[in-house]
Parts: sequence; structure tokens; C-alpha cells
Amino acid sequence: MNNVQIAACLEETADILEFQAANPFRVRAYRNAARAITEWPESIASMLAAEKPLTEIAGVGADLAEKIAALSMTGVFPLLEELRGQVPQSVLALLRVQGLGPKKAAALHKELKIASLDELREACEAHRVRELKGFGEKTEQAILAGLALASTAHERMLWAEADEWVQQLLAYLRTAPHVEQLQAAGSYRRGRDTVGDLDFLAVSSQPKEVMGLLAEFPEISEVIARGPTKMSVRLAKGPQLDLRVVPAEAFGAALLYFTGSKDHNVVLRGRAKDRGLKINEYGVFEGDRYIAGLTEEDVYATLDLPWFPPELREARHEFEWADAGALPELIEPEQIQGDLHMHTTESDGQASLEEMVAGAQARGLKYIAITDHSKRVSMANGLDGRRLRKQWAQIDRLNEKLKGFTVLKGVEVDILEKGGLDLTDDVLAEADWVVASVHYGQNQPREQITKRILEALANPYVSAIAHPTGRLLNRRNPYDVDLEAVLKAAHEHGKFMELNANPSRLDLDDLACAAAKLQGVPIVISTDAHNVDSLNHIRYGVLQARRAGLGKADVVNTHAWKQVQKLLGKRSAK
DNA sequence: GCCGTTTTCGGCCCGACTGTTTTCAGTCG
Repeated sequence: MNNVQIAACLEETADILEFQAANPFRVRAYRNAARAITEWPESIASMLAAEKPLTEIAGVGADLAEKIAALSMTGVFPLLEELRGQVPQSVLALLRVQGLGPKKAAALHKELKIASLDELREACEAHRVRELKGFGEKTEQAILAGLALASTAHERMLWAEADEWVQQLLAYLRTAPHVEQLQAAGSYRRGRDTVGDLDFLAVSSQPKEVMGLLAEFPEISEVIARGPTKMSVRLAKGPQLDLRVVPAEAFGAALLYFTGSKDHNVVLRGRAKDRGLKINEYGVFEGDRYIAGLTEEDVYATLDLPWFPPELREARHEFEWADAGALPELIEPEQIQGDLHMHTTESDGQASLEEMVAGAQARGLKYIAITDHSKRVSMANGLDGRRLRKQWAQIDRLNEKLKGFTVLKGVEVDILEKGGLDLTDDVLAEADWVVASVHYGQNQPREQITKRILEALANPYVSAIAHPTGRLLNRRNPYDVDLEAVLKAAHEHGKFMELNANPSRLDLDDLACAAAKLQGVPIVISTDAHNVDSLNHIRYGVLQARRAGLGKADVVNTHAWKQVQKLLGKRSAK
């Protein structure tokens, strides 16, 4: 049983306990442990094998350590089995309805014997819900609206999609004359790969007018809530938008609060409490006395903390780093010197070799690798050895004409279903740069996929593994692969792992990149561009690298190509 | 259920908004 599965058991336990109105702190303990295990770079199984205490994981105490060890080894979690017998899965679905929390859901289950979303809808339509104590006509309507919303299955946006909304809304809201400051916050500002709600923070002496302007934004379908300082609306194409308007002296504190993460804020407020201070969205207070809040730096300073880049605010390692005075200096997009994964019209790209080169030069890059598909990827018109050598001869001729820019002879070689690579070593040996990737057989069992990738890493001519989990956000789950083993092998063979900057891919994800850094495996951020415009995607990759705490030195393609070659430690310079 | 330089019990972040209330509980972020 892997960490994700263990975490899922703990989450479900928390759901049921919450539904049963258990001690909310006990519920939180299960949720905290679930999160900690999801983010832990080492598998529980290998910790147990190495006899490392699970209590090393913050949020896992003696009790949970024992339960988790048993779960990992036997696959059985007696407490959860028992709870499942008390509260069926279909009842837990009630908690997913917006506006229904554990208290109301439990009341519906207890008083009206409602055990599914269908039964809930029927009860609302028959006006039985409004008869319950604490419920009313409006609640009944809100539940029906929540049910309708749940059925449209609105998923999290890609960060790149959120960015389009944000830019549009910032431009729109800035037209209000009374907006003094305006900023997008939330998971968007933290650069998460996907974004749920859009959060905006404004400073204005006239909140009503700002909210009035937002209410007139053409794509709004519904105003969910509107008070004196806070407004929530739903946009026609799905996402919810929250706007908070605060006075100038609260901007820093409110930005911090509204950027989150929630867990980061919980730690901050706890630390404030230890010092006899209180932090809320209006500032830092000693008793009733305001002592800071104008900027985020001011707020952090009251706790002797440095300003944290938003990408790090996940309550993972940032506080421990800050306490040790070792907050990493994060990579910046301008530090990227080369792009080592892209396609041309020779396979499934939409631009020629020359166009990709011109596009890369226009973006200030110093080198690129052309990595068209290999022959097995026939749908993409993948290249065999003969066509590749022809392309590489063309690249040699092009390089003679280029000044201060290098085009590398590369290939994206397919890792075959049965194992092995799609091109022979004699061909690969002539390449400057080889990325290997899994395209087929993604449903194979974990052992098989892992073995294929480990073999590829062992090939002396492979430089990196591209899009190492195969996920497509909102469309395709990552294939089942033992990343721990892959990272270990990459380290042993001196290979790199790709962070694919395509906004739908972004794998390795932030957690896996952080694990790679721990293992000493360098990351290469690549666009996998299939046209010139997509060369711009590099910034999405950089954002995820920042979330992983990576600095310039951790990312291979911040270096000049000569240094990359040295790092790779193979074959003579070209 | 976790945690500890206010340690083995008694805390556990904080506030906005809504609806059903007539002072507050529930939900959300």
C-alpha cells in the first residue's frame, strides 16, 4: 500500500469522524496526518523496512504511527472498517454539497433518513427539509442549488487558465477610480498547478463601489454572498470568485491571509499566539493595539520571519528553513538558458527547425535541443535512425551559421511497452541529448512501468526521463510508477529528471521535484513545445520548480550547455 | 489525535456572511 492510498484511508476516516461530530481536533489530526504522508518524500513501506519511526513525520504521533504501520503491512485499517459500517459511503456524499457541513448533513441523515444525493433532492423538492429545526426555505433552495452545481462536476482550472481570468479581471477592476491597490491571491498566487477559486484583494475607501463594479462584470452568473467587505460571485464558465476589500493599513495582513495556504496561516497564527500576539486579516495585534499590517514583510517581521515567496507557503518546509536561516533562493524564469525538449514538423510539431530556433533566440535562449519523436510513436510520424541522422546533419549545417546559439541533436526516444528503447545504441550514441519517455502501456502494473523506466535510466545514452508520470491534469491520471525507485536510479546513473512545463502536464510535480532535490537528482525544465508560442510555457514549469523550493543550481538548464554536458558526465564535448 | 523552554494535560487560528434566529450556529476559506 503506497502513501497516497494510506492518506486516502486517513482522509476517509476523518470524513466519517467529522460526520459523526467527533472531536474536531481529532478529525484535524487525521487530516493533518493524511496530508503529511502525501507530501512525505519516502514511502511508508520503505521507512518500515528501514525501521525508521513513523513519528518522524510531523503530525504522526504514537497512536497513528502504530495504525499506519499496520495498515501499510496488512492493507487493513480496522477503525475505518468499523466506521464504514456505521456511515455508508453514499451518506458521505452529502458533505460534498456546497453549504452542507457535518452538522446539517448529520441532521438530514438522522431526522429524514436521507442516505444519498438523490434522496436529498427528493426531500428538498417535497419541502420536507424546511421542516427540520435549523433549516428553512432558503436552506432548502441552497441545497438544491448545491446539488445542481455538484452534478455539473466543476473541476479545478489549470493555472494557465486561471491566469487568463486573473489578467482579465485585474484589468477590469482597475478601471474603478477608487481602487488604490489590487492583487490576485489564493492558490493562483501560490502558483499551484491547478486553481479552484479566484481570490482578489483590493484596497479602497469605497468597497461598495468596487463590489458594484464586480457585480457588473459581464461573465457573472450569480452573486453568492455580498457583505460590507467581502463578496463572492460565480462566473458563468464555472469558477467562483471572492473579492475582499480592506483599508490600506490592513493590505499586507489581508494579502497574507488571502494568499494562504490555510495551513501556512495556521502556523503563523499559532506562532503569533506563542508571543502573545494575534494575527487576523486586519493586522497583527497586541491586545487591541495594531502593530503591523501594511505589508506582508511587516507582518512576518513581527514574528522574526523573513518574507516567504507565495510558492513556498504550504506549511511544508518553509518554517523549518526560515528557522535555520536557510530559506532557498528560488529559481527565476530569466535564469533559464536553454530548452531541452521540443518538436518540429519532422514529427508532430507545427513549426520547422528554423522557426523553432528563431523563436528560441527571440526569447533570449542560448541553446535548444530538438527532440522529435522516435518511430514507435507512429501517430506523431516518429523518426527512425535514418531520418534522425538526416535531421542531425541539417542541425550541424545550421549550427555553422549560428552565432552564440547552439542547436543540440536530440531525440525523444520511446520506452517500449516490453522494455527497451525504440532506437539502437549506435544511433543514440550520436545524439547530444536524449530524453526517454513512456507513451504506450500506461495502464501496466506499477512493477512493469517502473522496470521499463529503470532500464531506460541505465542506458548510457539517455540523458533524462521526460514527463515522468504521464499525467494530464483533469484528463489522465499519472501512471502507477515507483518514483522513489526511479529517483534513486537516476541518482545512481547520474541522470536528470524532466519537469515538463506544459500547463496540462507539469510532471514531475512540485512534491516529486522536492523529492528529487533531496535525492540529489537535477531537474531539467522543458517546454515540450510543439509550436513556437509554446516556448513561452517555460514559466509554468519554473513556477512549479519554485514551489518545490528549487534554486538556480538545482535546475540543469539554468547552466550553459557546456556545464550541462559536464554534469551529464558522458562523451566528449561536441 | 497531536504536542511540549507556560511538557504528560489542556490547549489546538480567526473572522465574514447567511439563515434562522431574537443571540447564535453552521459553513466557508
